[in-house]
Amino acid sequence: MIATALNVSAATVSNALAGKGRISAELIDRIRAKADELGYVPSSAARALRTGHTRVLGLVLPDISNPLFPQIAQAIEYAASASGYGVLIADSRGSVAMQTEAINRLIERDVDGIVIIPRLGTRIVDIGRPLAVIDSPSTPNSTVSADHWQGGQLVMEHLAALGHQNFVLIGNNPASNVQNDRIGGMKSRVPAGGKAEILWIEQHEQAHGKASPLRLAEKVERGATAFAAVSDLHALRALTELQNAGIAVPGRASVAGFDDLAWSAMITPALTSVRMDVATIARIAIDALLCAIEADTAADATRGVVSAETTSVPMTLVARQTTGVLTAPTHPEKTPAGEPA
Amino acid sequence: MIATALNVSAATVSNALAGKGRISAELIDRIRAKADELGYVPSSAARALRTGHTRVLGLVLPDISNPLFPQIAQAIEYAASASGYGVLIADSRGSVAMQTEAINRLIERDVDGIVIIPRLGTRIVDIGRPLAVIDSPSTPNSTVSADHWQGGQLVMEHLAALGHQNFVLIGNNPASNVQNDRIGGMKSRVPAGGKAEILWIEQHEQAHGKASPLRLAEKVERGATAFAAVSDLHALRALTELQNAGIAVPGRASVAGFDDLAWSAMITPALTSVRMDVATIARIAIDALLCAIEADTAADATRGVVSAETTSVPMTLVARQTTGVLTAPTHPEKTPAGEPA
DNA sequence: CTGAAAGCGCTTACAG
DNA sequence: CTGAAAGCGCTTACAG
Repeated sequence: MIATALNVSAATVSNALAGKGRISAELIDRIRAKADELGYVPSSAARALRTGHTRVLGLVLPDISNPLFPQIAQAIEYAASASGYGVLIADSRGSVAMQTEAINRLIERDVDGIVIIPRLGTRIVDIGRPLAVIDSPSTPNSTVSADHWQGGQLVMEHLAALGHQNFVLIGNNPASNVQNDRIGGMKSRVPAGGKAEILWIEQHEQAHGKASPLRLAEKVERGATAFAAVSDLHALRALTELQNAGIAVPGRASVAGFDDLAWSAMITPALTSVRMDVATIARIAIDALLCAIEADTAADATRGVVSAETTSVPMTLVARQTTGVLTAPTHPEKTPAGEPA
Repeated sequence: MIATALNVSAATVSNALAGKGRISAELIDRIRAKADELGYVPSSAARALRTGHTRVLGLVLPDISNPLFPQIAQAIEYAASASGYGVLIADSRGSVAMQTEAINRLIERDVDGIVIIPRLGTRIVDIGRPLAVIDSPSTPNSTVSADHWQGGQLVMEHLAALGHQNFVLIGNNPASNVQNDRIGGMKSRVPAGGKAEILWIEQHEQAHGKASPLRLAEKVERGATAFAAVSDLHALRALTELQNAGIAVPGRASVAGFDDLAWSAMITPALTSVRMDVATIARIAIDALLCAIEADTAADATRGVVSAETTSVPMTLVARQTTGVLTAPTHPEKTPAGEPA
């Protein structure tokens, strides 16, 4: 320890810097001064070895194809660093096997806990340390998530209020709990007398070939006026396909999505979307983790998944296409601040 | 050390597991067996304390608004973990001040080196450990980057081959080296007799208000037939605005971008784009870092930024709008594999 | 071929 | 109020 040599004391420095033990104010000041004069940075390795805690968390993410990744990763990193924790990332790109491997890499690095957004259909096993799962409330062992079902209700209520009756709900993969919740919520709010057809893109592409058109123009001809996708990504695909077919949006059809991605407000027309409160979700996940980590320290009891019941965080509608097809909108919609590039 | 108690030896285990020292093959086998029977994971903290290396790298990224973030972060993480290193992320969201703070957080965590994608106009100072900068070849101290200039030439050559003569080049911020390189490359290949106008979105919005239309239809009326943006993000904005104005793409105008984002191939019409080879860039950055880290270990000489000259990695054109406006295409374009959701 | 010893830089009781 | 001592779990020379 550098400060030792330069002053009088030994590991009083540790106490001084940590505010532990009773040290005279004057000495503390002198030590502090010396410390940042020398640019002293305590060795985290030594500290970790001694205390048994690295103050590093792991973040395991499914493949990047989900463009929500940056939002949530940023939120997690922010929440963690606000609590003095670092975040080690581990992309489980590819397979479920890679997810397991990613987790092992984190364990080898002695993370104090792990936040995981699991791959589809993965059941996370006991990991020997605290774990917070972010997925959907329908996923067993999920710790926290957006209330995707309620989010689905929000879009559908909004579209119904604009006078729509004939919906196409667009999803990618029926095996996804998140997507099913969103679509379930939408269906639960289809207005009386209205109809909603579900289009699963993956199935469509298996039948018609990769990246083939979704044939949405045909749906419009058969009466559909509103397209609600489980992601802005699919909403964008729908929007451009409609536009390209000469169908005016929102003139002849409305398009809505989920997640309020970076470009959703920038395109023409801007997409109506539903967004999750990533900051709150991250905060809850991190808090749950830290709480379990402390419990681990105190008694060695509380291991494994953080909490049995999922906390659901409400989602928010961002209404950007407020012109109805059949009916003029009668109530003012909430409009959020714009999103620059 | 657990294995000790269960066998006969002491810290021979260390040597056995590491393959150092000369241990009998038989003993090594027995130790290995015991080790994974007990699920033994060596303490990285203790090892770091002893060896002086954490085998963790830091990754500092500018604000998420750049949708290239996931691609590059994934590539870095992949390259690092392939070399046995972990990656601690630090989002420098917000200001330059936060970037400095992010770097400090990483230093406190004892990373062996840092990969940074610096914020606009930031000059990175000496950090006391190896540093790799990913930016543009025009940025001083940049270690590795895509050859944005050449990428610009690729799009322009492609558009010119389709018969275009009248271009609108769309950028966001003229202070960005990356954007300037891309636009510079484009301008350098405008065909003889052709003309190119530059539209800087940030300036446009300062003049006309946030998220205001880019008035591209007017440009088409005045003869523009090709819109080339420095990012697929802006290309998307242009595309939707044109389509919304009833201008057929690619019938009456072509739209091209950069970075080949996840959705670029999925929209209608798909965007022609130029992509960087993120895997190679990440590999070069990581290799440079590891090399400097080893040098650090051997002699304490080579500190600071990894290499004086920037390595430029060529970009690749992904041609998806191959129909010319004035001329039918005469040469076959390269078409890449499609990009599923 | 294998073991005993020292030490990486901290923190945490425990004496003074 | 401050210091001396032990120990976290490894690895690395160095003896046997």
